[in-house]
Amino acid sequence: MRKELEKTYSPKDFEDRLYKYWEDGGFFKAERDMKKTPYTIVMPPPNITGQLHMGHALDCTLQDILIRFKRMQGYSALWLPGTDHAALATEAKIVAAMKEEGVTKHQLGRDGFMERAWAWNDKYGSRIKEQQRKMGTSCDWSRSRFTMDEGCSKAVQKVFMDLHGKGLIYRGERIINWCPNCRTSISDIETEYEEQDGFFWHINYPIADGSGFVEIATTRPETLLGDSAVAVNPKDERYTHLVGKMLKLPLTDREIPVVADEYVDMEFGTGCVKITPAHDPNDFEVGQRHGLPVIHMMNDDATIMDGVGGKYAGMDRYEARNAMVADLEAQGLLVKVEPHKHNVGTCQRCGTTVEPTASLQWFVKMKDLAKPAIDIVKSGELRYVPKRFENSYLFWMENIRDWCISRQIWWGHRIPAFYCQNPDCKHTEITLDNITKCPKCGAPVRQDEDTLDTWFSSALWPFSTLGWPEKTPDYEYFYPTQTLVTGYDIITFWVSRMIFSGLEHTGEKPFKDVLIHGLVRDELGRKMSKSLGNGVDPLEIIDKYGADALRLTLVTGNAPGNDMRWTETKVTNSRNFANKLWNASRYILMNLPEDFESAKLSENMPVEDKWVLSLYNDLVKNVTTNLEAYELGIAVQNLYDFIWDIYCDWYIELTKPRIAAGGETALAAQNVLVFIITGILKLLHPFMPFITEEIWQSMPQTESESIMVSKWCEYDETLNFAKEKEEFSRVIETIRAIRVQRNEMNVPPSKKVTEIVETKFVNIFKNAQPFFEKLAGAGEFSVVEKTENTDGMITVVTDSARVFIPMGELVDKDKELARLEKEKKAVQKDIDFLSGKLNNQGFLAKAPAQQIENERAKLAKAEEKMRKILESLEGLK
RNA sequence: GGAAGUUUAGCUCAGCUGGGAGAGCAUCUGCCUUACAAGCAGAGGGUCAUAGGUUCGAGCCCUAUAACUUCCACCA
Repeated sequence: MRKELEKTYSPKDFEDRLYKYWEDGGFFKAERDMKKTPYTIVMPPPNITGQLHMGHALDCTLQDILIRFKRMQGYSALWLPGTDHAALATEAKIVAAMKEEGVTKHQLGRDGFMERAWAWNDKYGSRIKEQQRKMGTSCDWSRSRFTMDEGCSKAVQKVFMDLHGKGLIYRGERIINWCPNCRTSISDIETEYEEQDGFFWHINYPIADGSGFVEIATTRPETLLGDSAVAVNPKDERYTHLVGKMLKLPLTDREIPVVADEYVDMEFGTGCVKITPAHDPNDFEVGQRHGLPVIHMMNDDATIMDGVGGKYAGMDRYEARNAMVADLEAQGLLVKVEPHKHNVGTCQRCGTTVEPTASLQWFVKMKDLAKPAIDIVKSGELRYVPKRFENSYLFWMENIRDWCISRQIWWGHRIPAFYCQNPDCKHTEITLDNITKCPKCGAPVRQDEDTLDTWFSSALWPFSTLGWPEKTPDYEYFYPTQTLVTGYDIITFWVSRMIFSGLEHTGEKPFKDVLIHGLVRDELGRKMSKSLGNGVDPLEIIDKYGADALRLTLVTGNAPGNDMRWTETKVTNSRNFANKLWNASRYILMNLPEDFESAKLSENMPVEDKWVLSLYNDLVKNVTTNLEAYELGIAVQNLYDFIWDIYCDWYIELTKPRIAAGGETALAAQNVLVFIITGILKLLHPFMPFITEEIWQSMPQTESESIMVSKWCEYDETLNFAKEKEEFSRVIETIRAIRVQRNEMNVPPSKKVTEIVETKFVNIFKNAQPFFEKLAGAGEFSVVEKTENTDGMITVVTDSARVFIPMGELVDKDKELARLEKEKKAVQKDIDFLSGKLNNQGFLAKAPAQQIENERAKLAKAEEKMRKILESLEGLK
């Protein structure tokens, strides 16, 4: 006894149940099957601070579609999930939570803090996985990884050692972006620039010999305390005489030199630039070129230092700015203040204005690593979908700067560097052992307090998760992976770093294709964000409409790399589609004989069966090729159109008379109905896994218990009935034309009318009588080759037939004439257009033969239709 | 400053290598036709941003312009 489908589509009733069935049944688990080809996707690991948001939902949906598709195609499909420790983001959240309790990091100490952080991970690390389950994600949970688990940590350490051994990791004093609030360095790409209204302060620096002043312009007067020179352009004749002279640095008792450097833009400001190597990246470089001292003048919380700070020591940077400007003004050294818009770097995490600071940090030397990562994309061996994202990737890679990887936080992978405390030795040992004594002199050592940038570990994700650096069976079988799916917002952060890391450490590209998707925006096109409060919670949507409807919404009408706007009507539409499929299936099952085992196509099918099978066969081909080309939006559109328009609105309706008749003819139709719905369910399964599984399990089929492991449909040449496809479209076209007329004349669908079809395709139309009765409201119905008396009838013209409908008094001869004249005009336009084209010598000479053939066929049809219209006009007159 | 994207029906967006413009929603008309009113049958609605060009043929390719968006760089 088959399970009956419930009357209304109610996803809540089965989604959770089916997920549990899949998970318990081990359907997500990937096997290393040597007879199969592996297909691997590593999931971008969500942060352990995370809640599932629409971005995740989209990401998840796309990956799940691909993995389910490939699994059904017979690949050994592994989708490997996991979570990211998200160093700074997580630490900031934990610190904020601690603040509520009145506890600080430093009160807890490193070990105490780490204990809390791990507890946090236990608590929140699994939350997002539960949410992903609601989406229907078919990933292999048994292989789930965490960026700070033992294996990933081992990979991180190994990479650090290797890169250091090759001289690609170094420690040095460089300008980095310092967040005075998070009190850590952040990388260039973690710094966001925003335009702010500021000022340009023009300040006179007195020349030491008393011969005058040099006027400099600055947006940051407080850094004056760290100045070690003033620079001018060597070509700037206004200042040539000053180069080499000493200036009195205001507010201090120091003297600084005037240097000449190309960096200075003569056109900008006064042409004189104060040089503060410790607090500006360009100044730092100028300072290096001229051997200028790096004078630190700010603490790590952006207050002014003791010592160099003089009377300003202890003040916040902005407080100091005001005080210093006031003092300069009092001394008559402030020339003028101009309003000035400029870009200010802010911390991506907390929004605080960053302080560029010269600081001792660890860096990865990027140039050599970038080279192969550039080549592999340029050569096309690794490709982005869509291709345009290769541009920004390559631009970034080609202009890459060294990567600051040390962070002054605790939650992360600690840097394995040990510094000898003996001032005479000062040896730095890089080792994975927990040493306490200097291997050189035996003095005590101190481990670096810093941890690594969170992206350092995510860069290794495609291979560290598979067991690297060990040559594990999983690594051997599943690596390199095939497709990486992610948003364009983290191409530089993550994708690019995985590419050069994969090439460097495994000698292989980590993946073949990068499928880039856009952002899900709100109804007004704004980014969804916490601060705006415009985010839509995927879980609420699932609760209301089901995961399938959410998934369908996220792929419908979406092209790779493009953003989409979220509107709830799109979800209701998806839900309506699910309902349509549900009811169609229910209807088919409802009428099926109890002993129906599985669909078998017979030899002698009527034309409408061959017609629908041909279209279905085309669908199989289109969906498959579009999925393979990552055109998921088009693939799902193909399915939507076929299921709704062809299968439900036409084919099911066409078979109703046969089903009602019962017997052999009914059974034949039912075989086709089941055959196609079975295929549809498979094709749709990657997109809408739950509903398709639920229906599948009620279907009479013997293939597999779960649709997840059923075999993907293949294009079948024997189902391609070109002749029947063409013939039956004549019937459909004619039914449509009758409907239009009936509609225009306000004839209700229930009203039966007499229809006389005049056509040379007598047999086709005779066989179609039940369809005209059912779908075109035919009462009496006849098919003839030639009609004589057509008085009191309206005429419906197609290129296949003229249909006469006696309407008695309803027929207004003049109106009928006018209508036919109008149609004649329209058809004439077609004929003119087509024959114009076919008389064009250029077209005949250069267009492909197939194209010319198409146009000829169209013209023949139009001319046929014209003949019929003219005949009718003649008759009316 | 550099780069990319977008501009198609009232709204949201598709349109694959160039061959007479599509969907959903909204609007209008008529229908409770025994799977589905979360439905059925129809209709109206577009100089495909603008101007040139290539081509037998351009929404699609090239050039320029405009508006919006995004990424990268960070001249004090």
